[in-house]
Amino acid sequence: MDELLLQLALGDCSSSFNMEKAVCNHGLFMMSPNVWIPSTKSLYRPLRLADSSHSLSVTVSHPPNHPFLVIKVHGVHSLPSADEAAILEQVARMLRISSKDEKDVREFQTLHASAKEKGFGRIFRSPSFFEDAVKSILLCNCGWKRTLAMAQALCELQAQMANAQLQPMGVKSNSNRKIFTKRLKHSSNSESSRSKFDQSRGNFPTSTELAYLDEKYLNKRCNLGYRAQSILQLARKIENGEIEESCDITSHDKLYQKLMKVEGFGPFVCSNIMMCVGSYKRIPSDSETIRHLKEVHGKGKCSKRTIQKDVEEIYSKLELVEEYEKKFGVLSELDSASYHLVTGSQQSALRE
DNA sequence: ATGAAATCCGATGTACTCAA
DNA sequence: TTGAGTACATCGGATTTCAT
Repeated sequence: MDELLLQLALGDCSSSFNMEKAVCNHGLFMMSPNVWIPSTKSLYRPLRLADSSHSLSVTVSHPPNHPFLVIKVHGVHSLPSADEAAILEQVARMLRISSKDEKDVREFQTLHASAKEKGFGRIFRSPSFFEDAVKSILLCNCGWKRTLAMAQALCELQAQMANAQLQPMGVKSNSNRKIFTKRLKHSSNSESSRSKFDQSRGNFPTSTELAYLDEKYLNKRCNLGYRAQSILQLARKIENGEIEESCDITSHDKLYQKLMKVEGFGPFVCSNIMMCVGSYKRIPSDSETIRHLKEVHGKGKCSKRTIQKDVEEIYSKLELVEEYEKKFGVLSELDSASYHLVTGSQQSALRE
């Protein structure tokens, strides 16, 4: 089997970087197509090439005491430099390897000494803004099990699109969308056009891939409910340039406002996305956060309103991970089959 | 104008009935 | 006892409605 090894220099981050802490601190690492391999402390998933339509699977790991990450690219023995750059860029985004990220982590840990002790602060994210945004919606109005199922369904859908090699170019009108969707439906069992890229596992879909789909089909196929509409709205807004990720801090408020305008995007989802982008101004607090404060801190009165202004909340985020680990063992060593159990409130978890 | 409370959504879970 | 079938409750952000 062909393999290509790449290196990503840690630079400023080399002293503080811890692979396990950088990945297993957020539910995102359990969601498809991410696969965490506890035994080797490495992360496996497909990443996009420079053309962003093809993907290759990679395994990212950190050899102890080395100032760089090793990225094993599967299925090829060499790549054009543009593709190598694209892969490195995505890995850097996921694990927050940049001077700016390192600065953020240090600032945060100065504020909270306990975070520094625990090595908490480098919050895991996706290789793309779109994936972060969609996964944030998947967290809403449903249990954790369903969140995982929806993410997986989206990846399986992407695999099918990639294997069928359907070209979505120039199908922006409604009627063409239907035709495209129809072709996709009929492609389900065709093994015909397998390219040199192994697309069988499926990557997370891009905004381009989703924008051309019929809403009803997307909903039915991935069991998304009302989220299908929200996701498509977002995908189309990104496609026509209305919304774009910006690293510029001054435009963060604007991005937040734009996200709030998408139907189905409320404060929780948008704050969550902003945190991924690198703006920690607003703290996403969900029912799990509230439950945590109630149970662990005995704050019976705690509700949606009292929680938002409390700076203490930041602490509770840290503690939430610790509490889970008390219940389920160290998250990074958890078997992927048990991911759906990880929540404090669900009955299925308590029965164990 | 503020913010509390009711309602929405669809999958999932629970309690109960009835037939074989 | 087992299974199918039904009705109803639950979940939890988002959104709308309503009261102050």
